Amino acid sequence: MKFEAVTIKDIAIALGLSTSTVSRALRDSYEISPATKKIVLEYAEQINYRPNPIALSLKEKRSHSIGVIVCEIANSFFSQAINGIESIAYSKGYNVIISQSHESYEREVIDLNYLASRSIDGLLISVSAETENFSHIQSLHDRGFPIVFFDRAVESIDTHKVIVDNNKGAFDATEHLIKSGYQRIANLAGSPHLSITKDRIKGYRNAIETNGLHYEEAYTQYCLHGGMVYEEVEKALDAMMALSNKPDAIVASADKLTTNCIRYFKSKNIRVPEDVALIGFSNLDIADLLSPSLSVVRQPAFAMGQIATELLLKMIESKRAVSEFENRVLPLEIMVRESSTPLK
Amino acid sequence: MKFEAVTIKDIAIALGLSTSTVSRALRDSYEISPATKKIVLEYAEQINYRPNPIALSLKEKRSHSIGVIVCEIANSFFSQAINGIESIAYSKGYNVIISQSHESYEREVIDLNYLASRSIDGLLISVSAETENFSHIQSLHDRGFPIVFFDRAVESIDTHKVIVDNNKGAFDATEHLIKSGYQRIANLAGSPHLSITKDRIKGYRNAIETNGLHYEEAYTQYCLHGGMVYEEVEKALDAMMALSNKPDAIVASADKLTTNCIRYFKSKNIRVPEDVALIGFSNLDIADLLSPSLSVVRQPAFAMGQIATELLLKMIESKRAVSEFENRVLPLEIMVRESSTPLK
DNA sequence: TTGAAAGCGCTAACAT
DNA sequence: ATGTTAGCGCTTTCAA
Repeated sequence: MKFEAVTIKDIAIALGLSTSTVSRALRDSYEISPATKKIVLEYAEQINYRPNPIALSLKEKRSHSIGVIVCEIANSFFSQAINGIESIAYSKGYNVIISQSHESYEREVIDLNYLASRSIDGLLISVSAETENFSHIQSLHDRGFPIVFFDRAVESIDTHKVIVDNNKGAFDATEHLIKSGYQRIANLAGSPHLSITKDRIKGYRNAIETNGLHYEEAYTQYCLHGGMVYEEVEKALDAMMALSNKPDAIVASADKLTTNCIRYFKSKNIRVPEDVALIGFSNLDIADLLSPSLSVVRQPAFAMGQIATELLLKMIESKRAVSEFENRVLPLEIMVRESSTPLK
Repeated sequence: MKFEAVTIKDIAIALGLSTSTVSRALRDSYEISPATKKIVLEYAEQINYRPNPIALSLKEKRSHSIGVIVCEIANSFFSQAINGIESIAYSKGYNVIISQSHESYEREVIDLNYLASRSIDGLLISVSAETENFSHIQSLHDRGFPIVFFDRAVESIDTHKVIVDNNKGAFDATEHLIKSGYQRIANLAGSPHLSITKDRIKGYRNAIETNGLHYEEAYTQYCLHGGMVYEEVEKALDAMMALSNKPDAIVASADKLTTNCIRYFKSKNIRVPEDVALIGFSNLDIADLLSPSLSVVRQPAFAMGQIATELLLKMIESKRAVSEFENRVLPLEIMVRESSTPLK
């Protein structure tokens, strides 16, 4: 069935005016007499006239919508970031269209093509864990389409980026474990394709070495799907826990890695922190309700969404092509709880 | 800055054809010679032509987008439902635009007006906890706009609804507590404006009375914001726990109520289930990771999203106005875990 | 102060 | 087999 809305033409016919007069009256143009304006406005109100945004978009070549591609809205970090995005977009009169890649490269490409075919004015993207080839994003960017990366940025593409200091976050988390007396610290890492994974590993390794511990290759295990698939986390942890000098603490480097790590420990009856301590990157808002309560590295998700959106809208609304790009690096927050209780 | 995309006209000019020929060639019309088709297709491919969906929408009076209004995407139930919605919409070539009401009536009205001004072909909505007046939805519905309710439906509006058997879910949860030996069972309820709240209370009360226990007025406490605000949960629980015959078990009737209830117990050092047993409506996917692991009443969120979307698309694509509306009632699943361990 | 007409990108009825 | 044209709803130049 089709929903037939009222158009300017309907008003024009009903009032015996031309469409241009109605249009101008509705936009309160100086050319229209107060009397006519009044008639038009009142009639429009009465029949509940709403301008057709699609017609406007076609005319203005602007949809006043921005697209967002994330892996999963069910991930706390992303839902919080989306709230930040929404808050800014909304206040500036922009609509937000959300797509999920579910960590699939193929899906990301499809989403991107769909969104970019001009139903959006700009794009906020956090790339999928699976994505290795960025030409779909690059080509859009090359054609001048406004894109801002947040959280998971692509190093090789030069545009605005809003990220966190992953290196420092991982360093601090690792050092916190060391200072708490743990010696054999492992790193449950995300997809090796992501720059955030690389940065987190760098920080982790740096903390190990700076504090005079031995860096152990086998203590770092990757999960290609960023923890989305339990089996890959299980495999990674099985490998670590099978080591003769098995870890006494773990840094889990992403939201889903952290929760699936807890799931693993629970299923294997491994006690936290007695058998293995844990600190994980997580924006879960019930991290404090777990037992033991979970020590986390928390991202300023809401703020990241806001800043990314501000940058994007600035780009969209700028008259000429933007060539100076910002690289905003926000601090991470470490919240120490029971899961990384210091050894006596 | 403006992103200038390639149009059919560009192709027509470049190839010395008319726009209609190009249009037809692109849509593989029988009227166009294979040779011309080949030339057009290849050129389009080469310059990466994408049809402008906005122009299409204007022409067809259809945007191939559906709107979704939920209170919070950060709520597990809703993010799972959205995944279901997306899966169907996506496969049928529809785009999904998500708006959040954040449980605010005002915001819901704004979202609705925005979406309905014809940038969407239909709407899936789960009303906000605050909403008491439904005329904004009613008037759209009256004008023939396709709307499907899911989860939180409005009784007075006659359209497709996809809900769960809240009455039975609450009955089963309450009876489970009774059969486990608990005697003083309280109900932490959501917004009194929502029909789901009423149904859950009915089921709860019915279980109490059917099993020969005394129904106690003070054992039911409402939270207007559905648990979104911790303070209201705190106040409700304070009231219950201050009773001389304070409850020995609680049924928490919504996702956020459940988690905030746990937060309350934790802060007051109330042990679960020793001091008070707990079973809550929740779609949290880490309910099993809490300690004690959480007994839940779980909604088939993904399926609800799918079914609601199927109904909506059917309505959108039907030739004539739909007048027979379905009321799909899905079963709830009870998952018993440690938080409602039977009394010895 | 108001109206007529063109144009945004696309499709489709109507010519050739 | 291909081209011309009108029209989707709206804004805006140009004319009156």
